Amino acid sequence: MITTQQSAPPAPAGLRARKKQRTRDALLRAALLLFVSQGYEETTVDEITEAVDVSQRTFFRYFVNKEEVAFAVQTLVEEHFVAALRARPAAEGPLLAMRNAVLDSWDTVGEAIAEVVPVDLYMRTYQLIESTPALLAVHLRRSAELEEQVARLIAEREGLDVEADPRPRVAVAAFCGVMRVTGRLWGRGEDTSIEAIRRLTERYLDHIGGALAADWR
Amino acid sequence: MITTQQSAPPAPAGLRARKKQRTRDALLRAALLLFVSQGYEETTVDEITEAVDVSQRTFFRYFVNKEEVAFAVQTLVEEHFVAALRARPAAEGPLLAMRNAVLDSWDTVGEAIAEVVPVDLYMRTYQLIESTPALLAVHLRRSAELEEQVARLIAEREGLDVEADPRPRVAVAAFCGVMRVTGRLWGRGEDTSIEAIRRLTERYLDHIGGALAADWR
DNA sequence: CAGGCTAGTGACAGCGACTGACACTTCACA
DNA sequence: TGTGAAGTGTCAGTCGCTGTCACTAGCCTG
Repeated sequence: MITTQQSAPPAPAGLRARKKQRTRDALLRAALLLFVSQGYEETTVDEITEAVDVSQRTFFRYFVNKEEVAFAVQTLVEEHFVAALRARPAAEGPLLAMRNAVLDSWDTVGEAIAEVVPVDLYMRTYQLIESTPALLAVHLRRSAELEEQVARLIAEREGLDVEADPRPRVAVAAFCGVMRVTGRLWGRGEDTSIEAIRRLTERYLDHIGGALAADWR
Repeated sequence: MITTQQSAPPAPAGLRARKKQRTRDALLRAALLLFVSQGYEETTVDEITEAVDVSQRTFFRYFVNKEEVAFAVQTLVEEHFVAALRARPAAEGPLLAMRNAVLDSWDTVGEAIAEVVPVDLYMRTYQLIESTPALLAVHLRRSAELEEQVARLIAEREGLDVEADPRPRVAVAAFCGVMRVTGRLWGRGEDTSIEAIRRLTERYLDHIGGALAADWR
């Protein structure tokens, strides 16, 4: 249903490439485990590399900085959503297409995550991102980049020019704003299941019309 | 009309306090000038402190980190907006109140800025924030904090519980999403006047209803 | 107005994130 | 099988940021 792009590397070619993949995976897993167990700021890059037994320099050859490793799985999830959005029929209006794409991707992204790290670890990482100021800041910037990408995609679907017509950006901004609220509430609540975020998403998106009415009373 | 909160310190008490204020102002101005002229990443804290002739340690006693100095004026602007929102009559619906508060504050914030740094310097700083990844990330996190504050304010106006009713957060999220788009476009365009951002704001906010319709065609 | 109090500062040492340079090992491929 | 290059370790160095401590200069009280 959803075309996963560069996820699930089907056993890379040479020995060298496989070794490389293993090192990266080991660094990623070790980093996330340390992050969620003792906190992001409290974890040094040296600790991560000692756990995997490579030099600090090697870490920075795989990840441009300490933050990036925390977002490796998130990248997967975002690619999943974009793919789901592209797959929505052209007949659907912008808001409906985005809504359905989100709900679609929640249905299938679990497996994609599990190929890299345990789903449970991803969810705890997400909560960590939401609660660590330095990571939250980066998360929001990444979301803004995704937002721009989605706006272009929506404009394309509707045959509009993003630069000329404000509606694609406005719609996507409003939509993403709501999505961020649900993400934050999910990370805060106790129920960290994928079903929970799905339900929350539906509930909040259903309110977007009413919330923008002139009068709530 | 708008009650400025802690801006415009009317000549502080003792000599000590005045000296302190002067040091802070000097650091702020020197930092912003260096940032806009040679870039944020390219400016070291040592350069800033050398320009003012204080020790590096002193810089970090006034600003918790290098980022904070870039947002000092932005803080002023945000306080201005919140004050303007509080001043809107209770009869106005949420969206209208936010819209009017933004437009109100654009009318008066210029003077408040000029008391600290030249308005021109502030505008160039804003453009720098938008175009420097590290600063943009912090900017977005700060905006999210402001958003939460505004959501609580709106809920209060409407006599609702933010935690129970999704509409305040949804409305504010959608509204702020649109505001961020205008801010980004303003920072990108050539016309960096306050009138320009005012016009852009009006134009984009007017489209929020249509953008959320089911069908644009 | 002398003398103690303390806020503000400078000097210094140290940590952690990150980078550039270079040498070395090990796989790949002719 | 030998040669090139990819991947890694080591080392030295920069920059943001922090703790500590001594010192100076406004301030306040007797």
